[in-house]
Amino acid sequence: MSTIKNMEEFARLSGISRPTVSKYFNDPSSVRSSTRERIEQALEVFDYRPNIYAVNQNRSLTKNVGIVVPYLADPFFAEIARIIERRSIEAGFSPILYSSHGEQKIENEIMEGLTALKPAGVFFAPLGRLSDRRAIERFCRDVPTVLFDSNIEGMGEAFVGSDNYSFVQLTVEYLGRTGSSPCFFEMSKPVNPNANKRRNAYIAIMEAEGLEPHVVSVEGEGWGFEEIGRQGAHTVLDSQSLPTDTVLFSNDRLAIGFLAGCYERGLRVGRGEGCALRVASHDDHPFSRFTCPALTTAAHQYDLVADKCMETLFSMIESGRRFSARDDTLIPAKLILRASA
Amino acid sequence: MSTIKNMEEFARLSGISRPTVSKYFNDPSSVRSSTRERIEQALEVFDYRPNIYAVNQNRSLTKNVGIVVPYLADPFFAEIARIIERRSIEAGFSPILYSSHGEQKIENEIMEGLTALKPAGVFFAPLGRLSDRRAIERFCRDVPTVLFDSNIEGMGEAFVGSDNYSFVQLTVEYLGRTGSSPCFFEMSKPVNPNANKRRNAYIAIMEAEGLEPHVVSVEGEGWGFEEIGRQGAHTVLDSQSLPTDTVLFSNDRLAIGFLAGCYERGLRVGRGEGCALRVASHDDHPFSRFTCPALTTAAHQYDLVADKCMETLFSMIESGRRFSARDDTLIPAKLILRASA
DNA sequence: ACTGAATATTTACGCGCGTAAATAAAATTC
DNA sequence: GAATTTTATTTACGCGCGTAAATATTCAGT
Repeated sequence: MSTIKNMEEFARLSGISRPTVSKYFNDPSSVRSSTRERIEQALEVFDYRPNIYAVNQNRSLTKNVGIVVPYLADPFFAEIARIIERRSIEAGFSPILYSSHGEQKIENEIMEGLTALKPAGVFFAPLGRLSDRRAIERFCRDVPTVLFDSNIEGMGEAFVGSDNYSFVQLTVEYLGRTGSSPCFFEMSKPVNPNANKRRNAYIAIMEAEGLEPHVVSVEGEGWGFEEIGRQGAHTVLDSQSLPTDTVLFSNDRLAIGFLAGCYERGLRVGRGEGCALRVASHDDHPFSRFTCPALTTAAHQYDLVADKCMETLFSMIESGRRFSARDDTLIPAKLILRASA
Repeated sequence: MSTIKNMEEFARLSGISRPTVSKYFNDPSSVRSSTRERIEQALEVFDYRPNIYAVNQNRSLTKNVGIVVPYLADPFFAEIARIIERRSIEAGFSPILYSSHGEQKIENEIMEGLTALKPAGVFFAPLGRLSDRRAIERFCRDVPTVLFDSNIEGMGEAFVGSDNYSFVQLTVEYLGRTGSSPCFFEMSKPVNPNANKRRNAYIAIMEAEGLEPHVVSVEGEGWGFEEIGRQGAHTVLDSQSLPTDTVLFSNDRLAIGFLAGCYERGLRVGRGEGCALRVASHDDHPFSRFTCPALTTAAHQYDLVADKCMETLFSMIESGRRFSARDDTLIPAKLILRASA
């Protein structure tokens, strides 16, 4: 009944030597079936499990993976982290999740802790603009790392991200085909490099079509995107500075705020009768189907991103260590049509 | 330039004995100022940090705290976890965050890992109905634990949660004072014990006022509350089974979905002219101010909850171990008036 | 029952660090 | 400058476990 505290004690109680017990936990099939049964019987009586951290200290290859996201309170990251976490568990790994909370200092501390843990690999979505490049470089030297979401050139063994051009192409094409072409709404100081890529893609796509791009850039910094979008709505609608009746947002969270702003002003959004504006966006944020109206958006293929992350890291782990060349994968978007455009 | 891998090496390179270096990291003020300077100089050159997990293995009192929430993709938990995490860092602890993803198996694995880590303490929001009581009981015996959000009688050293009665009282009182009294909207199989407490509080408060309580219970299970709320809206509005024009929701996520459903039907919600329904709710979910209309709700005092959690655990850690009696704290709500009611 | 192969046990060391005791060196006191 | 106090070094052990080498035991096949 009393809790067993180490393998020594468990081995004694189950009448088997400690090294054999150790072998069992490493790979149950590596011991004779009769001893395996004896161990498993004892396991049910005493329910002992080896201490993960002591195990990792001595093993070269551990079964832990780290997951680092820049801001977990953002449901987008919560969602992608959730999927990667589940996939890791299914693959027999023990994931540990960290959030940088938008701060460089915390991101650095996470990397330190993770280095000490000696994980088999790390899925790392860096802060981006705010990241400490030197720290990340050192970290990636010590730990096999797959970057995701936000790329940092040349770091890590691979990058799995979104094909921002595809995201914007889908939405711009759709909006142009079904009405007037959109202006592009963004915040002036985006934290994430994807924002810049999307703006540039928008400009390139519009120009390729022979259309004039209009970028609407509102004030705002930090991670409170919705409020920035809401205030932006009032600003641009007060000043009537919106160049078109169709607005494409850099990301859903801005659009969610913008829609709230429009509702406050009694402005109808959508593609139906009596609608003053059409609104579309990017990310397929978990809440974008519950906005009013529901948001037309270019969706991340969460599953594909997560799968590719896992696949990349695992092929790295199994087939002798690091990659020779950095392996970049960009996953295209899927257009989700809803009521907002 | 090359990375130092252990304290031995660092001690040699900085010309100081390892035990002294160890003392320094335990408490920099415990060594003579001249040696402290020498260590700190060497630190800048070699930037070495002790391995956290090796440290924890040997120390009785560690500086790590665990945070466990049932479902991190729920922004409510993301938010409360974020605040507790930040507070812990400010207090000099290293928090590690875990999400059970709504599954008992994962919750149990988290507890195992946490036991091995020997944290100074754990802030634990259990799954509730789905928790493995025996596993939690054993965990709480091994690790100083403060339960939060969801109470499990008799477990852990303390519980910090919401005063559900206060939540419901605020909303029911407000709605009754400014219009008709509400019916109570909930899902039939709530995962969280707070839901039951809120329903019972609603019934008790209505009856105390001599009013007849109406509970509207919609089908639905799991963590997809918004969708349950949205479908619930269509169901009850189709069948015209809503007993009142004022609806109080068990929690904001249900209300968010319900509002989306109302919008889809062109039904205006709010307290103004031409509004068919008033809607209010509980939790002050991070998104509740961006719904259409913005949601009137009883807010958690996140800061107070986090502060109380920290305070409780720290007084436990400092003042010789465990509490004699279990210390329950219920934090009252704050009414947030917005456009929906 | 005998032989060779497969598996277990014993013994011993290492991981990166905390920590205690005995000893040596440095700083403080008068 | 000698005696006393403070701090550092040396040495050694422990944490919970992986792992290697030598030895002992068990198993399968004939």
